[in-house]
Amino acid sequence: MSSTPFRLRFAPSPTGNLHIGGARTALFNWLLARHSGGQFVVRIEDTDLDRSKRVFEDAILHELRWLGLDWDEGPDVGGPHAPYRQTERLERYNEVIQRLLASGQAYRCTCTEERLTALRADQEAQKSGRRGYDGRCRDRDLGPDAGPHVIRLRVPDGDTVVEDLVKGNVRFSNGDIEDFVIARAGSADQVGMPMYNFVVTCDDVDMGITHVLRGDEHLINTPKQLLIYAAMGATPPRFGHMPLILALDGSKMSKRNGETSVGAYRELGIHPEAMMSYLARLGWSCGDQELFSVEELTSLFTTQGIGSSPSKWDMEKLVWVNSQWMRSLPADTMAARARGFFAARGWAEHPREAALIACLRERTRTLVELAEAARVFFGDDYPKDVAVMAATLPAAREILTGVVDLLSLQADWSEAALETAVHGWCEARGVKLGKVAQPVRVALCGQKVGPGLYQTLHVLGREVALARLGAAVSLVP
RNA sequence: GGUCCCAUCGUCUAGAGGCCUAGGACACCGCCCUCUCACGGCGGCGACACGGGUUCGAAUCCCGUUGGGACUACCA
Repeated sequence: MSSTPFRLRFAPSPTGNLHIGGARTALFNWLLARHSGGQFVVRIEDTDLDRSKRVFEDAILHELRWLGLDWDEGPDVGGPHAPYRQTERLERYNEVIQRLLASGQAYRCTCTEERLTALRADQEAQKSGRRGYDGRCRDRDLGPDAGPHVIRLRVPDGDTVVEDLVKGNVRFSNGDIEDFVIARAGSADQVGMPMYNFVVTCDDVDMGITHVLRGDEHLINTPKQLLIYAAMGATPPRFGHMPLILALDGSKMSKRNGETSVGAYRELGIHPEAMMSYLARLGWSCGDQELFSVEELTSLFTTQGIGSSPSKWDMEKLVWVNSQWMRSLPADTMAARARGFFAARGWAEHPREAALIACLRERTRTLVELAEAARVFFGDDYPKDVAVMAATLPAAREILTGVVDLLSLQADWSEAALETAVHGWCEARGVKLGKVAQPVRVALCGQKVGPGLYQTLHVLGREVALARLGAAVSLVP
């Protein structure tokens, strides 16, 4: 445990579902907060009025909870720094902007979009490399009645150094940073909606955020934010920029090369514990350990373990990680989750559902695989062309009729009793179990793979098993 | 174009100058276990992008090249 509790946040913009990259960002921030015994805050960055939707906010929060994260402060739980939606914090932003305007650290700019576009085209044509606002309004000292205007930050000369927790010191020359816009043009004399770089630092100051872990794509934003901290006279938090997650082929993750939303993986039957463990290992490591419980993660997670090169999303590995949880989760947890996937397929509670899940969970890797493997145990939905399959197995008819005779006299349908009975029968005839199990399995389920023979018989139940066996016998030539 | 980041097996990664004839995991291929499947066990394949330095010694430090990537909005 670190000595001082940190305050971290996850600040999604509600413009879509929670995707993999966002989930990892949230996870790392949450882990560092919990590791330090500090707080984790969720804040909604909805200053893009056109794209922000409340349904996305709800969905994102839902997925975060599913993943196993919780927060001490947030839009739905409140907290000492409420509100936690940026559109509800406009007054505060305006206050700060007025202060920056008054001190001359920010200024009004009436340059039109047309002029800016022309400026950009011109810079492009000159191939000079230098791009950005030319500072035309910088010293015009425009007042509030200047007409439609944006607010720009007056970027001073000098260098800005980001002391990054994962990249080390990264130096930027302020000369490369234009006087960027911190607030859009508003109507009349009103200041418009403030912009990302500004609100984010304003909120981080107000909310006492001490550490910020975010994607590499923000490293370039950091000097701008540092400049805003300086203008506000505030102490910046520690930043850490983590490498991006790419698709397996090295391109940016998109629907083209796999699912990008957390929800999609939930629907694929991935356990939240597995998702968390896998996500943690993407860009972070702790020696050779591959699998981590939440407890292990919160106690082991430090920024030192964060790597510096981008990683690729590997579904195969995720599925393997998931298979480990398929085998280790508590029975009641597994039962509840499996039930959800069964219900989705319209299957009512199975009379021996616990036993069914127990024997399938260790031979499948996802809940979807488990559900599909369970299909033959629900109702009468199994391949009926047993004759064809059984016929491919030597001495099928003789064995099947023998087993039907044996089992129709069998009253105790427990696994152990079935084992004793079948085992004894095999021994008495000097037949190997292998010769018996396959034809019977095929007769029972219409397929050559599945749980052990006794498990299969037991889970199916005496009535169903005998019926299927009987039906199979009549089909075998 | 400019600014910035990155570079170890196909993939995730260990490695913070000698412990490295580079370790683990996924995937793949054998063998073993076994009533099938799966699990498990054992083994195999497989990488320090390239070129210069620094050093007695470099995967590790420095420079360059190449190759990826991010950003370059009145998006976040």
